[in-house]
Parts: sequence; C-alpha cells; structure tokens
Amino acid sequence: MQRTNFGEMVCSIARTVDVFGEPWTPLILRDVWVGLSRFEQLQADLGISRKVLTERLHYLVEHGVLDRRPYDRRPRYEYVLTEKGAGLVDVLMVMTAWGDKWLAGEAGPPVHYRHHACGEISGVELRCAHCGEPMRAYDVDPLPGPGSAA
Amino acid sequence: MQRTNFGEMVCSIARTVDVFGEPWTPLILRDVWVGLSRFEQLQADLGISRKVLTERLHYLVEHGVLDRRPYDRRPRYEYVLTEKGAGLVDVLMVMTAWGDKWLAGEAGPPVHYRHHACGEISGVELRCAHCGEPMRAYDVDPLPGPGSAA
DNA sequence: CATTGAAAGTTCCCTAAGGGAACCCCAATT
DNA sequence: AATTGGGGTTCCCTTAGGGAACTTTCAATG
Repeated sequence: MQRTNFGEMVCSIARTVDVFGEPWTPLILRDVWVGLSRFEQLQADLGISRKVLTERLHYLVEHGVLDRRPYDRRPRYEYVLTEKGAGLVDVLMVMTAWGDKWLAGEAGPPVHYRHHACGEISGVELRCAHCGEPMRAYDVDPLPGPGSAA
Repeated sequence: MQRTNFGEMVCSIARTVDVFGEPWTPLILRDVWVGLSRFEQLQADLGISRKVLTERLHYLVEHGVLDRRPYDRRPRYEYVLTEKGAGLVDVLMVMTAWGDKWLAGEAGPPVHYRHHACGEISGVELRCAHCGEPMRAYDVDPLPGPGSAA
C-alpha cells in the first residue's frame, strides 16, 4: 500500500498525523502513559502483531516521542514518554472525552479520571491560552501564519 | 490498514480511533471545518484517491460525524459537521497546537488562529471541566468507570 | 560448563487496504 | 441531441498489517 507522506504537508494537523496517526500508535501511547512500558507487556495487552509493534516503537523513538532505555544488565528495554510525547497524551485526553461523550452508550465511560488539583472525577475542556475563555471549533478564525506556503 | 476492530474495545480512545483514526480522516474533517465541503473540492485540495474519499465520507456520515445534504436541484451534495463532528475538531485543535509546537521548525506555524472572544492569536490549553485548573497527562489518575470490563 | 528461560525482536507468507486512472450516471444547459 | 460538471465506481497494482514461527542475547541455575 503506497502511503501518502503527510509529514511533508504544510499543515500542523497533517504533520501530527504523520507521527501520531498510524494504526495502533494512540493505543501504544495510552499504554505507556498508564505504565505498560515493555515490549511484552504492550504486545500482550494490545494483541498487536510483534512486527508492527517493533516498527511503531522505533518510529516513535526516532521522532522523539518515546525514549527507549535499558532497565537491566541484560538487553531489556522499556519505553517512556518524553516531554514531546506527553504532549500527544493531551490529544488522547481529548479523544477520551469525545469517546466518553459519544460512544460509551448506556454502560458509561470505561475509565474515569481523577484530577489531582481538585480531587474530582472530571474531564478536559479546551480554553484559550491567552484569555482563558472556552475555545472550540467555531470560536476561532484561521489566518495564514509565518510558515504558510504563500 | 487497520484490520483489527478498534471499535469493539472497551476503551474510549480505541473507539475514537475507530471513527477518527483512519488515514486522511483528520484532514478531511479539517477541510470541512474551514469550509471545503464538496467532493471535488476535497479531492482537489487533498490529492486523495477518489475511491478512498468516497469511503471515508460515507463512513463519517454513517457514524454521525458529517451530514450529507443536497445544495442544488441536481444531484449535488455537500458535507457539513454535525455537533458530534465538531467535537472531533476539538481533537484537531489540540493536534494543531502540538504540531505547531514540535514540528513547525524555523518557519513557524503554517496557520494562526484568532480567538473570537479576545481577538488575540492564540492556541488551546487543556483545563479541568470541574475546577478550571490545568489538566494534562500527569495531572490525573485513571480509575475504573461504569463501562469497564470488570 | 551446558542448559534453561525470558525479553525483545526478525522473518516469512498471506490478505486486505490505499493509489491512480479510467470510466459511468445524472440533471441542467446549449 | 450533444455537452458539461459534480459525484461517484471499477479496475489493477503495490504495499502495509496479521499471525505464527524462529532467532538472539545474556543472567541465572544445575
């Protein structure tokens, strides 16, 4: 399957899709986030093909999303989120909120999150980094930025 | 190529990936968001194969993310975001913020967003829907929710 | 010293999904 | 009747994912 190269496009969404959008990648990052950090753990938990898991992990390390480091004198490695990778977990949190709202059905959300700051079970909300007011899809106008093609 | 069925997993992230995570889908939603809403416009702007575009559009309509409606007495249709679909644009905004921060390089972000409420060029920030404090990857603890497997 | 054992990959084949280009259908216009 | 243009289908080809077996590395054990 010839795959279009999203990474070369002049678009932050396309570039993000290039590192984050391949099948399994969000689930791998979720697992690493909650503490499943070794190859065997990830493979067992996800049921992903070992071949693909190898590819994804190397790709994510290459792109600075995960750090691969030994945890034993034997050749054993674990994967941990970098600061860059933690930024992608923000994306996961918004995906979680959306899935909880629109896809959980009668049963309700599979997982709750307790916020350290207030101790409550809650979810994320998008706000403007400048004024703090809500900032959603139709609360903004796009304008050409410095890195635009034109 | 995702032959694995993410939609059946007991995980809001996996379920969201099932509708949002296929190649091209985020870019299609981006285009619809900024006003490119017709088949020919999308195909020309993205350079996507017509076959795949057809598949994706129908899939998104089927899942209630897009609405397909006629705009002419001839058989002409445009695709618009539903409320459910607008929720996925929130995910795009966070992806944009991440791409702007980590992948834009020297050139800077390709696009800026002006926030209606304050008039400033700004980006999104994740905050707790309950207390309003910042809520990021390591500011929460996961707990089993009502829809958990156990 | 040879064996065991487990983690972390490789390798191989098969199938299914994406790319590209040509083709089709329909309704309005000329 | 012929033309035009949007919105798709259909076809073939290539490549990526799934699955399972196999390999490598090194510490610990007998």
